[in-house]
Amino acid sequence: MSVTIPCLILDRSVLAAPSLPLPASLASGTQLDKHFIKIACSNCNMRELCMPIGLDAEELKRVDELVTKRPFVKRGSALFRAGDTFTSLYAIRSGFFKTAVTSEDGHSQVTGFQMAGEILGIDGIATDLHTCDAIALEDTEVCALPFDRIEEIAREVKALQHHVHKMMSREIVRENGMMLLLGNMRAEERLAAFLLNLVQRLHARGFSSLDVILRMTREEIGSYLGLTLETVSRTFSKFADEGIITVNQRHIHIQDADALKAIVNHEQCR
Amino acid sequence: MSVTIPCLILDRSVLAAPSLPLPASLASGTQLDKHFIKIACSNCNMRELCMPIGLDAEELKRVDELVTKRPFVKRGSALFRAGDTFTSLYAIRSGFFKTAVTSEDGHSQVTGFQMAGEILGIDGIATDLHTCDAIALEDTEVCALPFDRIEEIAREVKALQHHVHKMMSREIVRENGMMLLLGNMRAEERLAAFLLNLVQRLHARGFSSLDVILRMTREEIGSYLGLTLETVSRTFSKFADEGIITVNQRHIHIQDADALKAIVNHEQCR
DNA sequence: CCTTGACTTTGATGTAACTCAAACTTTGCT
DNA sequence: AGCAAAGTTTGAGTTACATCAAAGTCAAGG
Repeated sequence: MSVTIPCLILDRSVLAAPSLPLPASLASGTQLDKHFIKIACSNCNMRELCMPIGLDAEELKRVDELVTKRPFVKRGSALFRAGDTFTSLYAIRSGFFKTAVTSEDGHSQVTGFQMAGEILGIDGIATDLHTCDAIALEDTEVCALPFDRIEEIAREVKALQHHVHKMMSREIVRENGMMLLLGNMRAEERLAAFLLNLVQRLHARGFSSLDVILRMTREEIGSYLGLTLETVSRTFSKFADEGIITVNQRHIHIQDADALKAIVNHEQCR
Repeated sequence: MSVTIPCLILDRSVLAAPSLPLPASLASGTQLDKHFIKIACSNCNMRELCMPIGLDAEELKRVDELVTKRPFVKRGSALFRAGDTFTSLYAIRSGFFKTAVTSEDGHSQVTGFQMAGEILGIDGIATDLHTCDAIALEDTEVCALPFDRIEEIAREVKALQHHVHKMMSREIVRENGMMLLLGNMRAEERLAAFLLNLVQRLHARGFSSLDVILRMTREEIGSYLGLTLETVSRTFSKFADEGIITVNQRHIHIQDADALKAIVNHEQCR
């Protein structure tokens, strides 16, 4: 057995950012301050999550030019949809998204959940068309980063170039982990891995590592994990019965994180 | 229902290359000519698969400098393993690979099969460590492309830069499709999609679109598709009984491609 | 040629998770 | 506030696929 892949558990996207102070708007889940401060990447709280670190003043200035728009995307509406022409990557400033692909017959599968500081839209680079839908699960604000400008600046700012490459590679590694999950794990393992991944990412953003407010339905979780909504619900109930978590609708409190980890690692699968 | 994702069926990696003449070594599956011709990307038969098109003479010269080594990897041995430090991407010149991730308990899952003209190693960019094993399924020859050199040249050659981005995005889209497959499809659909994807890629390389010699075992197919080897075998037998394919060990002949497509598209899944 | 080991096929049986269904809870809207 | 719609939980029955097991095939090496 070579080096272990802690599949979902260790999301590499947050390695650099143990615990960031958050803007009030994010912490509360609402965004109110309408007086438009000139917000640049250089003084953005999410900077360390979506931008390369260690830029000098000149480089920082260049990167600041990147963000052209900051669209608000309301809960339930799409940032982009499969088939839309690709122009930009999007950095999430606040809020929560899902991405989903749709097959011929209209069946769709959630391919990921994204939170503040994460990047959306990479799928579109391949063909200049997006191949998945990105739907806001709550009211959100994103930064649009025109991809031709990214490439332009990446040619000059080495750190940005490498950052873009890392970002994309990270997504590939994440999906590798998902394939492992979908191909090998049983329902309990999937859900445990899902919860641990979620709190780990939230924790890296300054939230509790024991409490999650799920922004998605049981059906969306099921779609993501390759399970039905009933199985998701039942498995939550089972974990609750066993005292591993407490479930209050969308609010999950983790009582025994080690038990969850044990479930994931045990993997008495096929 | 938005734009359809023909998940595995339409592998975007070959859109540009309808039918390439192949070096004899590839077509026969053996490589004998030991007299080392100076082989540059600029006169490589696989060029159109792994390199950007439309470079001018100067740019082509720069790209030619990229390839430093051409390791041969024997059947069964690893090009790299999870945990190895990442230095290079690898373009497959000839032969067939699998990539596999391994979880804590030693269980592993095949995440992809790669053939000539495809790129290996992107997973390593994220953390400078490879996260999967790349194992040759037959004797192979690859081109090592040191990644720092790629980045260097990409900063000067716009077409290469964009090509790298597309390549990585394509891999993300492919894995999205795999998630759909693993999360939603039944055994028959998975195997049909797998076969169609395989012949489609082989066809783009000048091989028959009706015959495949599988380079992998039933167990490896099963691991890739999230099935047991028995289910793979049984499903092959079922297809054979129905007259859709004929199976002779590793040699599969497709008799009714439309039936396979119908199976994939029908998706009367959950 | 025969042996060995790796791979494949096929059958019998078990089970995790799906499907269907009904009741219940929460949220959003007029 | 009251109603409709959306989401959740739980139960009962079904099923696709896994598991276990045994026999068969093929390739390599003595």
